[in-house]
Amino acid sequence: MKLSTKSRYGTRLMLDMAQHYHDGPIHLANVAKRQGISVKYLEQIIIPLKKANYIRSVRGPKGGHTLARPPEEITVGGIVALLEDSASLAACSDNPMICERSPVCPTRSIWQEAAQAMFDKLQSITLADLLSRTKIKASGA
Amino acid sequence: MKLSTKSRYGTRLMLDMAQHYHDGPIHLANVAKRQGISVKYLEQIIIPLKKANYIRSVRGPKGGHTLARPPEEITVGGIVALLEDSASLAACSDNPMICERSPVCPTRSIWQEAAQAMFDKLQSITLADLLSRTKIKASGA
DNA sequence: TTATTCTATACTTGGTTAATATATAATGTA
DNA sequence: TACATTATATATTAACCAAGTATAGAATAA
Repeated sequence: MKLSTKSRYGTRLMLDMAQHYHDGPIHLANVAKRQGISVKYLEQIIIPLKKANYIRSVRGPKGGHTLARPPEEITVGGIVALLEDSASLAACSDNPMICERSPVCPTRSIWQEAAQAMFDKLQSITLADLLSRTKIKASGA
Repeated sequence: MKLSTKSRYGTRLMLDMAQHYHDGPIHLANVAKRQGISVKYLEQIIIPLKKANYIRSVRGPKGGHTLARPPEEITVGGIVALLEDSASLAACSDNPMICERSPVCPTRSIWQEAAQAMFDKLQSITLADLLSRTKIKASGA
């Protein structure tokens, strides 16, 4: 029932970029150093985020990555939905065909409802929310 | 983010037993046949359910397993909590020590909140609820 | 005492996650 | 235009874990 490291690292990547939102293009190397994640792995994780237009990238010297939208408009649920291979708790949620019991199985729907409850929660949290939580923690409150 | 087969099969096992709640001790071999799950695997799955006093077992000829409580008093959340190795979405939820960032990491708490939302949902569903859903489906409604 | 059923533990295997490595393409600047 | 710098793409590897099987054993009713 664990989230993949891609979802978790991806969320930290996005949060890190939100923290440097006004600093111009950001090097993944710096994010990697701050977050303790390998550059190579971050490069892999950032691809879906770019495709979904959460991040814009510039190549060459002085290049780097920037959030394509303000932190208020990006939710953790959105990030996880992009990076988690599947947003479901059971394979039959994605494809009923894999189990002949799907049409009559009462457990199938509860896994869907539970996954929905989880995502509703994640959708309700934006990067801006996370930023403010960070500040609260940092202030020692 | 998938639930383990133990949680899912275990829920179907318990539902099957609820469906035969008044039939006396039930053979796992019959559950296995009805549910399409191997007896050996069910035997493994049933152990934690017995330890948690959800099921009572009788050995020897004419033996079998019985629900130790009525279906109204058993929730899917309870079953999953027993059978899922961990009820969390990230390892740091179970043990903050594994990551030095835990004390200040704002993502840590959101994984906990999301897992909680999921479990709240599962806790709200009893085996009796599932039984009635089954009947509705069977009636073609 | 024997067939039947549950119990306990060890082992195997296959698939997935996580991560690294290698090669390539784009671009600003000297 | 050459070059350093940065991003992009794909392939490969290693470790881990879920899932299931196999083997041996203990309890009990008839």
